[in-house]
Amino acid sequence: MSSTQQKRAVRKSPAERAAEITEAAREIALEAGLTALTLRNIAARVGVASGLVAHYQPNMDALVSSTFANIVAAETQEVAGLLSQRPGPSERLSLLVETLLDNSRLDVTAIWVEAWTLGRRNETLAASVRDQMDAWQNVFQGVVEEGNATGAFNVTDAAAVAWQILGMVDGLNAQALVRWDGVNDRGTHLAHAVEGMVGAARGSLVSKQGA
Amino acid sequence: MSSTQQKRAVRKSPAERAAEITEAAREIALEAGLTALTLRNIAARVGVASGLVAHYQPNMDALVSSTFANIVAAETQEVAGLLSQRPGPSERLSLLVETLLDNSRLDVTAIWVEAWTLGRRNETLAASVRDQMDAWQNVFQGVVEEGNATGAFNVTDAAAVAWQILGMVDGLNAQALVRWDGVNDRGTHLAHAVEGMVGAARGSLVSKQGA
DNA sequence: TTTCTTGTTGATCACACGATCAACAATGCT
DNA sequence: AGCATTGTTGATCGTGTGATCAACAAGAAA
Repeated sequence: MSSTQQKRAVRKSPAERAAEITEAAREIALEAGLTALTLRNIAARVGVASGLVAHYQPNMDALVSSTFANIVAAETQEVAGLLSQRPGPSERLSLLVETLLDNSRLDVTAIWVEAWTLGRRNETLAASVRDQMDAWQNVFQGVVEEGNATGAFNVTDAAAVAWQILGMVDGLNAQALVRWDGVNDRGTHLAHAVEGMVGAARGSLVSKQGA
Repeated sequence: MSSTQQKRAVRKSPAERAAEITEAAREIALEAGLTALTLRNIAARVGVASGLVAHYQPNMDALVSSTFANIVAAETQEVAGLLSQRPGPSERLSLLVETLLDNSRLDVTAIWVEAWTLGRRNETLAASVRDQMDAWQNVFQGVVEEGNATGAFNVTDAAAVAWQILGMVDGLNAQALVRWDGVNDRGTHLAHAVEGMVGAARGSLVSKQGA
């Protein structure tokens, strides 16, 4: 009886409708995961028939992988943006580790973990996952190489170390997804670990402003 | 035409049939993931009607989580068994890191990653995941504490460090699931990272027998 | 106003899932 | 031999999925 039911959706331009669908998919994925991305689910949020969602997408696999890419790429760029405001490589690596472990992005972490699994049966998604991992690795590698140049770090294979740090951060975040308790000072411990990997002095990467 | 089709399954004792189902579930999960654990899928492998599988299980959520626990607990015990053959904490931690990164258990890693996601919608599984993570953490913590006692390591919070190492190993394994290339000397890098965390001398945990 | 373009609907298809249960049949017991 | 127990079947239900498409209607063009 309320005004919730709308007889027919207002007619919009394809670009506008496509944007609505993309946004709805993003929200649903962040709230309930990539698995919750169904035609009917998205259609309901946009306030539209399920057929229309299908009309704007080649198939669901594509929608899932593009939604994944949207969410994850935005995060990468956001964090990369924060990095550029820090003066040197030590400060940047420190911020990177600290920021990625602050538990404010657990929804994105959940998407990552889900994508790793879903990629087994969705080749489009798998390719997208590899692309986005490369993007993250690039960010780390840049910082490590910079530190090598300034002498703050001492690393033979910057690419490998960057992969390694990325893997560690991913693992710790995934862990936080399941277990939040029992782990104290994650940033400090990881900082020490990274110090060990890049050959920096012990304590040089530990954030000064505490946890 | 061929002898592939069997009109009716031979009658077996409940214990025996239940064991068959458990084993079939284990195989399917390792080959195609926990998502592939369906009544019909398992029934087909056992050579039995789908109803019979349901008959031996309260519901699918329980079957999925018990299958997860079976697979993962077996791995934990296997690796823990290997550990006990090593003389001291440094050798044990070294073996632990080395063993878990040798890519011979990627199927189990895939199950872990899948369980992290599935646990969001299967509370029974989520509880099982937490239990099994605790078991792993226990293994690590034991080694760290031992190293603390002998003076090989210098760690304030052994529990936290154990969680941290576990998270790193998980992350690196999950990464290997998606990307096997580009990362060289994972064991060496992680060894250095762990050295940084436990306060061991640089190189003290790097395996002598190379990668 | 009339016509045309096109965004939108919603019913429908085939498929897969978990769950249920009356009917069946193999086995052991009397 | 006949009987009782019980492991097993397979059809069936309700639900959810992606995909498809003829029919509809809103808005622009004539």
